[in-house]
Amino acid sequence: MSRDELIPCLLQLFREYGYDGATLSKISERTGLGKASLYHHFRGGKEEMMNAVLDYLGEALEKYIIMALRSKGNAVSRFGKMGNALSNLYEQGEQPCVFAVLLLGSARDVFYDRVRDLFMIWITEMVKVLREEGMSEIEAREKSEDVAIAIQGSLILAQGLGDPGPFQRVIQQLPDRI
Amino acid sequence: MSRDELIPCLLQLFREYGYDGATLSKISERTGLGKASLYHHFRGGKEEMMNAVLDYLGEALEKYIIMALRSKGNAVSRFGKMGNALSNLYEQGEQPCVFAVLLLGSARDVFYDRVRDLFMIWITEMVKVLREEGMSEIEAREKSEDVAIAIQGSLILAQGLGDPGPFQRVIQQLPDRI
DNA sequence: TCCATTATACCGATAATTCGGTATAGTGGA
DNA sequence: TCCACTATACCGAATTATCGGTATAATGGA
Repeated sequence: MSRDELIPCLLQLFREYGYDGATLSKISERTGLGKASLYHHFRGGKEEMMNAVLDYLGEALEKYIIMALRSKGNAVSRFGKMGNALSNLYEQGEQPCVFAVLLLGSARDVFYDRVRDLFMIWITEMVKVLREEGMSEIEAREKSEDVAIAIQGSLILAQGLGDPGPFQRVIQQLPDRI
Repeated sequence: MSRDELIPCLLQLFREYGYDGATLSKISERTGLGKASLYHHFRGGKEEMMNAVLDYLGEALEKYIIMALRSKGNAVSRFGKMGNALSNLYEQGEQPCVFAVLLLGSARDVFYDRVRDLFMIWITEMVKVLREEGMSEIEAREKSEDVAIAIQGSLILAQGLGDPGPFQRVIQQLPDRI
């Protein structure tokens, strides 16, 4: 099992248990690798594992979310495509967001800069699209933040109610929001 | 120091570090009580501490949020009052939500039922208000969920950007939302 | 033969929890 | 009034389990 193959598995574990809760024992059990094998792939231990997951998510952000926002078409169409991409990444609302997991755990300080960067990249890219549509800087920023808020909030509510419905509805209504 | 005086301190610790991250050592240090003394007040250990915090938050929900939603006036005014109450509870967006903290940590399963109940009580109460205003069941439910989503999402974004602005804006615009 | 990979066994640190006991402030009967 | 007794609050130290992490050796393909 290569490092690259391990990362989706790590992502899943961090989503399920959080950073503290995803112990090396659980990781070892789930991946089928002994601790030494895990340290062979991630010399920096758990912190490097999470950083690898964040690399992976940063690439996914570029490849799917930013790509959708830069596709041709008007803002409504682009945001629609972004919605599809988000729906895939969060498995139709069944999965929580690792960024939120990190922000609400004890390791916040360790990963805070990276998480903030990823949030800002995402929002900045949405602002660009809305600016192109002739929207004012302030309005574009506000609308973009509202989209981020709706995504994050609906993922929390989906977890809290044990029902991905709220997330799916937010995704569906995403074009109306702008 | 009585049990009741300890609870706000515990709430703060769980908000800062999450359930796993709020270790007995940290709790002992912050409260100034030895670990054994903490077990004197909370025989069930950390789990009982969190349950006491959830009791406390359940009472706050009744006393401030539900109270505001049942005050006299129209829906807009009631939601405005709820916004003020929420703003107080989350300290103008500086504090994260313990429910979200629990949902995104390893202790989710232990507290899931209680958290879900609290979410549902809150949303149900909002639905009631909007129904009284003549809104259809479906629309009232959707609007209420949207409010919950906006609150939760803005708290996440506030943490992620290191700026309570998004939360404050959501609170301000809460009346427009209905 | 070499080297990437994996497994076994282990380590120090720290987690949650419990033990045995102290200090203080009532309480109720002689 | 006195004093044996009880309840409450607290603590230092020990206990047990598990944490993240490592040292060393076996494996197995190029």
